Amino acid sequence: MAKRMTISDLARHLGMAESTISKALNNRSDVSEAVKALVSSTAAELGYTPNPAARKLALQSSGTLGIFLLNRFDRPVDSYFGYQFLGGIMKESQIQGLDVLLFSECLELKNAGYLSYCRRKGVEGAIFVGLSPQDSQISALSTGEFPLISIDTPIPGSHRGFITSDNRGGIESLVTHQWNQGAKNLGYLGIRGEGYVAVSRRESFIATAQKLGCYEDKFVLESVLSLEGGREAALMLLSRSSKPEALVCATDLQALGALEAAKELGIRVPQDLKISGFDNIQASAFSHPPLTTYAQDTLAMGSLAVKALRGPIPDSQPHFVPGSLIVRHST
Amino acid sequence: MAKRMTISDLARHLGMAESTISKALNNRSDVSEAVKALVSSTAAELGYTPNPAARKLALQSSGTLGIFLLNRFDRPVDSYFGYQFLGGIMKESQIQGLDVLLFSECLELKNAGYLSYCRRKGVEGAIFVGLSPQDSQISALSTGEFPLISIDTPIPGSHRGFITSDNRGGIESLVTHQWNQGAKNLGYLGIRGEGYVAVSRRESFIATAQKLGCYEDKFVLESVLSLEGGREAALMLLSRSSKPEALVCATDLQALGALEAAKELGIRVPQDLKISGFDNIQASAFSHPPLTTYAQDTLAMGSLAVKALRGPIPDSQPHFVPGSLIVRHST
DNA sequence: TTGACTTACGAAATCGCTTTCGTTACACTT
DNA sequence: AAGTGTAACGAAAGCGATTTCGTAAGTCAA
Repeated sequence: MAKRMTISDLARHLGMAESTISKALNNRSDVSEAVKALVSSTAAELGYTPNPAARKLALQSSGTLGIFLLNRFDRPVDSYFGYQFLGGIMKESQIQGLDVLLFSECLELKNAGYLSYCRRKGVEGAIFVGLSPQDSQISALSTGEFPLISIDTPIPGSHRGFITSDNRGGIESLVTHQWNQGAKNLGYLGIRGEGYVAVSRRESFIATAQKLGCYEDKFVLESVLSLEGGREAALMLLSRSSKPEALVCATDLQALGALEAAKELGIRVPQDLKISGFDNIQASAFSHPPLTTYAQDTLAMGSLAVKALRGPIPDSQPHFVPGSLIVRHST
Repeated sequence: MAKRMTISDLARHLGMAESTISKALNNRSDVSEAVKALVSSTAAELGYTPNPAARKLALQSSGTLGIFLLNRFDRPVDSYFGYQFLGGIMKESQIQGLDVLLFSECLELKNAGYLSYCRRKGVEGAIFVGLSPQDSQISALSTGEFPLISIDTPIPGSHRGFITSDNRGGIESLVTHQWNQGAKNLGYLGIRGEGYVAVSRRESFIATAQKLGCYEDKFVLESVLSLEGGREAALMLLSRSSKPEALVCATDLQALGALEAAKELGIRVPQDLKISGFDNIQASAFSHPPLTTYAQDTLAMGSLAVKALRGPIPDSQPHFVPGSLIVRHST
């Protein structure tokens, strides 16, 4: 590799001091405009680029943020959301002039812990994507040493460190939509467990259905978050003598499973049963019939994560990022 | 922010010289085992972590590679593949002890150009994901200043800088599979244009079909890479009086479109027409019927990209990453 | 013409780490 | 006991930027 040009080379070439070059390139006020122009043009000409390591050392700041990609790379849904978040994160990072360093699970991370890892990598903040609520280190995260933001998984003890979709609003709009379509008794197929998303969507369904006066306890059930889980749960529910006219599902994947179940049981969608999902994954547009769902604004979530890292989120920007109702033929 | 502990603090604390600390932590031979143990234990205790910028500056090497994410974040298929590649890249980077810096399109990148951007960011190599064959800078990429690898888009003039799926082998296995299923005349729905993937899949179809003696020129057509494009092209093909018994599609998205077209025309799949895709996107598993396809080994492609960056690819590891045939009900 | 200001540049210290090289202390040989 | 070798540590010189501070030249008023 041809040795890289340094500021000292450029200084010698121009017959100036290094400090002048530096100040010229950084647009300091105590350098004449003539020199600034000369320096920047010859720098471009000679292909000089400041050494980022030296710069960071001198500036005592890395201008870098770390993204922990903790979800599974082999799950399509995780992949889809992960990449979307990255899109938003990149966009906002560009605006703020930040570099983005990517982390994923590894031995070193297990040993050192998230915080120590951040220190070693020299980032000034970190965003967690796919953090597990069961993570053994999750409680050690809120020391305040770094600004930390987690998407979709709350960090205990950290108030501003959490960004998620407007799960409650989403479910509410779906329930209301189904109700407006004429469904008088609604079923709910939720996510098993007490995860944040599982709980907030479930609670919102119950609250909204009760408000509309169409809540029936026996039509609420849960399954693991997968197509097969949704299918099995829906089979159970729809095999009974008394069934709901509409089924609100906590995720598209489960709704897709419910769609299969309905097909197996000869139940027509949407005539006999209306089904809605949540997430707007790609497959939900291609199912038969295509799924009514609630699209998360994943790009906005990513952007907001970066903004939140750089200072308190303005009141006008909620932690709960609103999405949008997408009505298709399943309702 | 509490001031960070430096090696000099640690040296003072232990009453040793900085150089001794450094050598102990880096496991140099001219430090006694006793000192090494003492140093590393107190470092851990006090939470000392070497400053990465200073380290990189002194070592004259960043140990970082850059990933250019150039595809569109709002396209589900791109998202899916992009994230899969990242998974492979991260895995191999961990093994090699490399940091991963993420880049995406921005003004600075447009102005400076890829190479200059790399220099400014201090990476030792870069991987391109989603590079466009029409990219205005693509011809300026093979200067050899950095090792560069591109996934799925060849870089002109760079021999080792290209990694892609085994498109030819994949199409061959799909054609052979369809043939073995009893289809005597095969149609091909290809990608419009002269992109690398478009050409290699098309050529492979023609070669394989000719070898099997089931090639018919009139059954080969092309469309833009989208569901709608596939649907329209398939509608045209399948409305003719003489139609093929099987349709090999260049991508899952187009195959999904063909599936719609068949449904609209009352053509039963797979009884009247067998359809296969390529890529194994998530939606292909949920269509009716589920799509026979060829799964790209995206994780392996990502890993290979990193390996290739670090030295010549061993002969045993081809640039063409083999995938696997996935037989579902559409054939 | 002199003193006070302002402008524009350079010398040198600094950031935190690595590495070379020198030095000391001790063991071992003859 | 003198000479040779080796092991273990420290002093100091980089790495390539930034920044503070000093200084020379030029401007202006009295």
